[in-house]
Parts: sequence; C-alpha cells; structure tokens
Amino acid sequence: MKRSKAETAETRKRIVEAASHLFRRDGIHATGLAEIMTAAGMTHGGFYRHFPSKDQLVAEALGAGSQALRLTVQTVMGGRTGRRAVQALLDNYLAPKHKDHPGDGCPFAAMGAELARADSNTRAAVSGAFVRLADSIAERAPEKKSSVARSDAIFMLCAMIGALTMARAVDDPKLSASILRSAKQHLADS
Amino acid sequence: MKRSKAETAETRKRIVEAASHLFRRDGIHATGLAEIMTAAGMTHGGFYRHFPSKDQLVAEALGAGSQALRLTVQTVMGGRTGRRAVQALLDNYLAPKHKDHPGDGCPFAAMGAELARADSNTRAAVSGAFVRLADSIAERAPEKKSSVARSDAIFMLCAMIGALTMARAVDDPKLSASILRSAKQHLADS
DNA sequence: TGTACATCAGTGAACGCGCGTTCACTGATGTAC
DNA sequence: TGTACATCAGTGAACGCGCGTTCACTGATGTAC
Repeated sequence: MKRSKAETAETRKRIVEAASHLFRRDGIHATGLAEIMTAAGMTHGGFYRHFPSKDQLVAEALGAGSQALRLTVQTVMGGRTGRRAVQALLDNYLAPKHKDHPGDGCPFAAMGAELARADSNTRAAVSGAFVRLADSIAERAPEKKSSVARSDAIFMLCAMIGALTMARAVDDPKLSASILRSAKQHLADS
Repeated sequence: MKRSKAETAETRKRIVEAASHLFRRDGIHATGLAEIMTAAGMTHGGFYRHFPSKDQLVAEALGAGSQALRLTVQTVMGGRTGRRAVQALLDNYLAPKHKDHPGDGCPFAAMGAELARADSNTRAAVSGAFVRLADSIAERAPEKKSSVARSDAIFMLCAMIGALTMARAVDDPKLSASILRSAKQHLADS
C-alpha cells in the first residue's frame, strides 16, 4: 500500500545505504538487486518505485559511500594541520580495521576498477567525490601553494587507495602488513 | 575429435591469453566463459577439457598477465639503474596508452578489488606475482640496502596502481591527466 | 612397421539458477471539493 | 472539517536472458601388440 512521504524517503535512503555497503563488500556486479532489497527489509519488486535502473543506484551508492569517507577523513584529522593531520589520516586509512572491512570503508579502494567500467553518471560522481576529498585534505596544508597542496593530496590519495587495494588482494598476512607499513612510512613525509 | 598434444597445449594457452585480456578489459565477473572461448576460436563446451573451473582459469590468467607485466617492466627499464630506471618505468606505466588499454596492461590496476574477493588459489598467485614484480624493480637500486629497496619498490607499485586505477575511474580527462602527472612527479624522486 | 582400439579434444544442446526488469494487484496516503 | 477518490509504495509472481557446468556424441590421435 501507499506510504507517507517521510516513510518513502526513509525507505529510499535505506536502499542506498544497503547498496553502498554491499557494493563495497562484494563488488557491484556480484551484488544483485534482490540481495540489496532484502538487506533494506523489502522484497525486490518495489525497487523500481525508487530508481529507474541498477545503474542509477550504483551512482547514488557511490555518492553516499564517498561522502561518508569524506566525513570520516574530516573527523579523523580533527583540528590538525600539516604533518599531524596527514599522520592521523594515514593511521586511520591504512589500518587493519579498514583493510578487513571493505563494506564500511573507502569506495575507491573497494570498487576500484569496476568504477572505470561504470556508466557516465557514476563516473561523474567519482570525479566529483574524488576532487572534494582531495580538496578537504589539501586545505589542511595552508603553508603550501594551493596547486601544490592539491597535487600532493591527489597523489597521497592514489597511493593510499593502491596500497589498501593490494593489501587486500595478497593472501600473505605478513606481505599485507608490510604493504600498509611501507605506504605509511613513505607518505608520512608529505 | 582428439587433437595432438601440441595442438592441445596451444589451445590451452590461447584460452588463458584470451581470458587474461578479457578479464583485464571487462572484469572477472563480467566476462563469461562463452565469450572467452569464442575469443579463443572455440565453442564453450570444450572448456572443461582444459580447466576444472572458471576459478582455476582466473588464477592462471592472473599469472599470465602479471608475468607479461614483469617482462614489460624489465624491458622498459632496460640496462638502467637508479633514477633513470624509475623514470623509464613511470613514463611507461603512467602513460595515456596504458590508461586507455586496460586489457593489455597491469592486471592489478585492471582487476583491483576483484582479486581481493577471488579464491585462495588466485590470491596466492597475486602474492607471488606482486613480490616478484617488486623484487625486479628493487634490484635496479643496488645502492640501497635490500630491505629498503624492496619497501620502496612495494610503495612505488602501490602508488602507480592506485594512480592508474583512479585515472581510469574519473570521467574528466583533465583530472585524469593531472592524476598521472602528479604520481609521476612524486615518484620520480625515489 | 602395421594394425586394432582406447583415449580424449572439441561440438552443440541442455541443465538449473540468479540476474535485471515488468506487471497486476492491494490498500493506506494525500488531494480535491 | 469531512468525504470521495486518485495516487502510488510495496508484494509476489513472472519475463527473457546469460551464467557456470554437464553430457552424449564424433572422429583423429596415440598406444599396445
């Protein structure tokens, strides 16, 4: 039966958040709409009352996940600037906890190459989210020229994403830990 | 009908190479066995004469792709050592040509997060291939202590993989180019 | 070296299954008067 | 403010399709003698 506007909005949000979690945990292609709808507490038939296609949900789920990441990054850096802000970010992002819980972490590291094959809507969301994330890191380095700060932030993000991706991909725990350690050491001097 | 041993071995190799290309270009999950077998010039029914499962093919395709990458890296660095070797590698790996042809390039950047969700067989192949690749870079820095050279190589690889992944994921060509440029600049001083 | 036959690479059809998407239906919401 | 009714969120079954895997069959290869 019909639901109130408030209920409808809450349902929609629940679907996006369930999708955001499952896409990051299991991959976009490997996650079906039925599984997402079950996780959101519904049957799968109702999906198309909220979204025109799975692709649209992918774009919104990416948006939700990357916004959550940006808020986490802001919180983690707190009021710090310079090296202290960078160190706080590295300790949080390159942590075993993050490595072991892709579903709640960075969407770029979790969906990686799948985003490059997504539709234009999703890839536009990736561009926007990535730039915003880089800028929110760059503004913690007020002593740098802004173009340099942004370039440094972009590089640091790419290196962190690559390191987390590879730390998850290898099956040797010692190698995985040394990947994270190596990235932390090299990026700490930025 | 039955084929000679030489023909059988060639067929098997053709399947692995077709899979290696398609998995990198379109993703593991998104590539079906029928498409791979067609690319190898056969019907899909014959697949199980060569492999016990798709998972086994994934592991071998990853092995083939990463071995090809290592050979390319060796060739590109040529007889150089130190900064010159690094610069040659960066120019080759972080090039627009590599960015635009994932099917012929680095399997870590192309399959990224999918490898983290692959079976233990494939993830073991990832570990081995990643270490061998890092070592073949590390040995070009004879002036460094070997543990430092390996840590530096691991970091450089992760940063390159992350940069290439993000350069492919964003849809803004200028942003994509600036990601590659930023990674090149930062890694050149290693 | 020649022959008889078991092996097995490849074909093409079929299997059950889960995918994204559609649709008839239900009944509470929200609007028009 | 009260009532009549159009709207539409959610259900559950169904759609065509492609997936990984299996299998009966064909006939050249390679082995045993």
